[in-house]
Amino acid sequence: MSTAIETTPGTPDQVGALPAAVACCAPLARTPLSAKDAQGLAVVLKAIADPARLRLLSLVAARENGEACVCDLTEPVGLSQPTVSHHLRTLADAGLLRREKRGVWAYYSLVPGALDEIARVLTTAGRP
Amino acid sequence: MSTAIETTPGTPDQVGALPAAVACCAPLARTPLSAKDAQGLAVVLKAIADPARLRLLSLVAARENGEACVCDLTEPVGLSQPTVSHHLRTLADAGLLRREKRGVWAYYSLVPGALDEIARVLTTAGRP
DNA sequence: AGTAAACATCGACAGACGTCAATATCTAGA
DNA sequence: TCTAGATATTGACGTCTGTCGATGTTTACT
Repeated sequence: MSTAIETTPGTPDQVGALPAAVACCAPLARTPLSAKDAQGLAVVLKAIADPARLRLLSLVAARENGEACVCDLTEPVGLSQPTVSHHLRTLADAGLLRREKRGVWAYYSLVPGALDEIARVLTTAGRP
Repeated sequence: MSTAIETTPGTPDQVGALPAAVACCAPLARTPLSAKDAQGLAVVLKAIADPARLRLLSLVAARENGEACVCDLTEPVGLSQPTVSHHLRTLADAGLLRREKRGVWAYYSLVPGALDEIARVLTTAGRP
């Protein structure tokens, strides 16, 4: 009851929550992370630091059209529907997945560049 | 009492624990992760999915000589010495940091390529 | 030997997390 | 309007995790 954000039907809604900025800072090994940046990065990393969510991300990404509905994912990962739904929400809240509702189905797809942003921060540019 | 692994003094010891293979698999977005690969990747990602540990990694990496002792790190992150020591052990167990004891000091440094391996798996090669 | 310093380990505690069954909400079609 | 199906939310549960203070261990120096 009383969800803050009202989503007008037809609008591709971004799940009513914090997009938890994936982009943040210079590569880890370049300069010491500020406490704030570390906190933000950790939120996103926590989102992908789970076997189930990693597989969900992978399953979605590896699709032909780059999207999948919950019903497609529930069986491959071997978890209950509520659990899968919960994980997808976590990933969407972290800004890694986008959600689009079409009819009865909810289609999830990668947010372009999100995973690459994380990769960029982790890459040790010059340091051996 | 009776630690399994005996470290001969002088030998740069890898901390007596599981190196938790950082390298694992094809990029996430290429092919669906197996349950086993997802599990392994998650272990490593959990290790870096913490603000304190991210800052520790960053502090170590950004050093001139690429190494730092616990005493150098305890103050910048604002945590107790036991806690810092614990985090460093976590990172070393995950195969991200190497530990070398010299005299009374324990010097930690990045395992070359470890972070880049993670970055590689996360990078979406062809997928937009 | 005795002492001081650096680091690791232990034990404890609060809080966060992953999971499920039950239930609610929404949509399409009859 | 009623029904069936897809997804989201809720409540509960056991487990894992980050943190600390106290204590143990190792090394160097006097």
